[in-house]
Amino acid sequence: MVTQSEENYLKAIYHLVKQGSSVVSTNAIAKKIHTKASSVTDMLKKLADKELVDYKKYQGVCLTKKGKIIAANVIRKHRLWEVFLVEKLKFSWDEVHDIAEQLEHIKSEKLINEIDAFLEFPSHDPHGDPIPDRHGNIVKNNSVNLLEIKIGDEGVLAHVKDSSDIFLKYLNKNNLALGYKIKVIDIEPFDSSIKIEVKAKQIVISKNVAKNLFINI
Amino acid sequence: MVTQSEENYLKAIYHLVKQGSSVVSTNAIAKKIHTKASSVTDMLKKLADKELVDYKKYQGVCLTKKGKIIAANVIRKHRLWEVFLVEKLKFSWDEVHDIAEQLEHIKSEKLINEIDAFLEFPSHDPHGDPIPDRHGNIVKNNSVNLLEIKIGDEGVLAHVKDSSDIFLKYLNKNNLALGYKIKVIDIEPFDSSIKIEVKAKQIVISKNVAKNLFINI
DNA sequence: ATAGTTTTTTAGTCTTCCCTAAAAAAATAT
DNA sequence: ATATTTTTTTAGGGAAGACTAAAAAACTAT
Ligand SMILES: [Mn+2]
Ligand SMILES: [Mn+2]
Ligand SMILES: [Mn+2]
Ligand SMILES: [Mn+2]
Repeated sequence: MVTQSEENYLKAIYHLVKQGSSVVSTNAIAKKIHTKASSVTDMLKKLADKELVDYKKYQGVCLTKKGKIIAANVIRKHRLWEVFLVEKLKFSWDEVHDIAEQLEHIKSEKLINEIDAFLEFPSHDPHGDPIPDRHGNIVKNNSVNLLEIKIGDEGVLAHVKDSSDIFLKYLNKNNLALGYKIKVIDIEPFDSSIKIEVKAKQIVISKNVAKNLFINI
Repeated sequence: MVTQSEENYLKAIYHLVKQGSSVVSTNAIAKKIHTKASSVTDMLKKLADKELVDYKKYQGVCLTKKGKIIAANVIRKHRLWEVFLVEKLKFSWDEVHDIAEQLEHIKSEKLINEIDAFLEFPSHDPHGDPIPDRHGNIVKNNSVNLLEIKIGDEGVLAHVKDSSDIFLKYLNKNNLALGYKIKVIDIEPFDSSIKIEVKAKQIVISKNVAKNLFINI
């Protein structure tokens, strides 16, 4: 049996590996799940005993095949529940993350597969993140970050990296939603802020915002 | 904050009070949630500190107003999730209890109220148990037990007391489902077994089965 | 009323998951 | 290369929630 806490650690490691190096540091995990490095070390030993992570003292950690499957399954549940909340219960995309953090730990294969079918097998969650299939396979997003494109380029907003309600509320306020066409009008060299056009209106977004937006060209 | 374990104790006390005396014994709780009496005593002290139960040593325990509201809310969630699983995800009534045991602990007022609306405010769960409203109010079932009626009486199966999958599978096998009309054909004085007619077929059910079936006359 | 039985509580432990403080190892700077 | 800083691990401990065994209280039966 994998506990809720273990699932959270596996998920954190999965996400950290995905967006960085092949091995994850104790401190990075501690920061990610708001705990202390010593707690992380404790847990890594336990996960290593269960052969869910490869861990050698001072060397960082990564998931085993078994650990990766469990993590992907938790992420699958998280994202499917988010779709359910938005599509069926009329939640807004900035309200779903915390509830999904709870629902992702419900244990029932049948339940999550029925939810999947009920939602007609969605490919992405409300934030544009791909949903792993029941074997843990996940499609790669080939959307590009707004910081990496040049003036005149345009595309459709496909993915937001930060799913915090504060960031999503900012997007709501500025009329930015998945599926909207975005055109880069100007890039300010001084602070990398970007002027974009969305729905016939022009707005300026900071580098910090742009870094979290991804479009399909 | 009320923990998952505390919620389970409150729910157990709620159910035991409902079907018996005004005060519940340590042993009864222990049996109900498959734990030991000493664990129950520990927990009762904690719940008393939080003013969720009235507890005096050796005197049994009952819920305070606060405790009753929390318990009713957990039961509300349990039953609404059961309806969701059966009505929306095509689960059978014998598959939902264990999953609802997990889902009943998800914390989000909005979530459960949206589920309620999504299901169009059901009054009863798949086993005929009434669903408390958001304030903890619950309608009384006025269905009568099959053991309490006489030959020739008839009514509609409205409620099953035992929700275990083994009992529900027995009912499936014998073509007994909520809403079906039942007529008492004969009562055997020796063992209180009852011959009933359902859907134009006659079957004999034991006293043990009859004790768990309730009909609206 | 007293002895025996059952129920309940207490005392002491265990596991999980978290923490702080100190020690050890690794990385960085001079 | 050595000193300093940062990261990681170890040591020790706390709260929650379970357990066993023993003591205490409450019932039951004669
Ligand atoms: Mn999320
Ligand atoms: Mn998401
Ligand atoms: Mn149930
Ligand atoms: Mn039920």
